[in-house]
Amino acid sequence: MPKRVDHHARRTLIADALMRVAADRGLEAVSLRHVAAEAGVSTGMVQHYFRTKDEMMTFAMETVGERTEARLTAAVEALGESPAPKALVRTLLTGLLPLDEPRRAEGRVALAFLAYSAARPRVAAALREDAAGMREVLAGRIRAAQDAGDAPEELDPDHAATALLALVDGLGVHVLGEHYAPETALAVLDAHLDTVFGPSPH
Amino acid sequence: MPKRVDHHARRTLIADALMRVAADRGLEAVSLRHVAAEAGVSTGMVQHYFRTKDEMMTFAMETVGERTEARLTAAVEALGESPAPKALVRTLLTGLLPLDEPRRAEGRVALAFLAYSAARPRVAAALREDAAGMREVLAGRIRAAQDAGDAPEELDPDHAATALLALVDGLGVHVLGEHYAPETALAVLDAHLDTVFGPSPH
DNA sequence: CCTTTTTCAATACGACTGCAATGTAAAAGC
DNA sequence: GCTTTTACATTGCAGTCGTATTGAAAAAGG
Repeated sequence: MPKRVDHHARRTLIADALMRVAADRGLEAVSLRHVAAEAGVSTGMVQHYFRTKDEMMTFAMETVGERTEARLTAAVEALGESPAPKALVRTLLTGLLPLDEPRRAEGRVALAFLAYSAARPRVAAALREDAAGMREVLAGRIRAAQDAGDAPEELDPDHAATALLALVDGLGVHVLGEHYAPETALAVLDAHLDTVFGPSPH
Repeated sequence: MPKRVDHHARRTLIADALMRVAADRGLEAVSLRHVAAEAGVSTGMVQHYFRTKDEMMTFAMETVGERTEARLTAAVEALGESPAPKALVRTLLTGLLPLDEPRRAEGRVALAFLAYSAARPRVAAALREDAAGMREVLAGRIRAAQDAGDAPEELDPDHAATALLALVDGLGVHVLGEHYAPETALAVLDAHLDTVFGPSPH
């Protein structure tokens, strides 16, 4: 058994357990022992694949990021080629919202990591890059819509992209806190999208 | 010395130390001993004023909430009586943004508490109420602006209020993560306010 | 004055933490 | 077949955690 093991698979197995613990008991309940127990393995094995707890946490966070990205690209590809800017933007943004239960869990983990990253510059840098990339894409689509005459010219694309991302992040946090239903968040987002791209033909 | 002590003063003294620890070492660094050391008192004294750690955390969170509220009402009163809806809304929202260093610290604490509350229903309920109150005020001002003909009639005041609060929360999180400068957040907020209340006469 | 109450300080306790060290079994390489 | 490497499991350690306990000093109430 020893030699032939898929390292990445083991690491994601552990990361998944970590996320389950974090999602329903909070990030401060994440310890080597709890994660190991949740994964059904020994703490020794966890130590074998992650030399430190911080390494484990970082990997888990990266996993969340990669999955989100994969989900987004899949949703975008499902739109077919050269979709309308508004449809693409809406797909990207709704993909960030915690609309169903598994995504709520992921959202809680992401929120915990967000707070965790406040005192960890290296972790924060990764989040910053992801967000910057997303803003660039959004701004690009807004520019495209402007060129096509589908968005008001006086709109600053960078500002509008920043607003969109901040809006969904804020909506996501509020939905996680159960301030209102996911449907409300969707409605609010759609209303805002209409102000950027013009009203939809229903 | 013993009998005559201002309990509330002692508790806020400790809560302030807690916030300092949380702001620059993260919430998981908040322990009775660390907080006591930061406050320059013994852990016994902390225990005297808070029977449990959770009680201490809850008090600190309430303190952040009360201070924010006090700051907001003071800023609103500085506007004089019957200010324009847009001015009032802008004052309220910019008051929630972490624009200077002390507010950044408070923001980091609030963010940590937000994640903390995800696994604590009671704490989450308090946040929910605060946010609901804020949304009501915002929606009310938007309605007033509509009645005065200063905001588009087709706007749903509740949705618009929800969007505004989500936007500032999102912007605040991004500013805390140093995704962009506070000035950018302000500019984005102002641009959005213009779409709700119409452009300002500079 | 003397008792009682409040305010704190010091310490001890058991549980838990991250991590290192050690041991063991099994497969790969020669 | 023998050595080496990989993959774990177990255990131990030093430290931190929240909290309970104990005790002392000091002021208020009688």
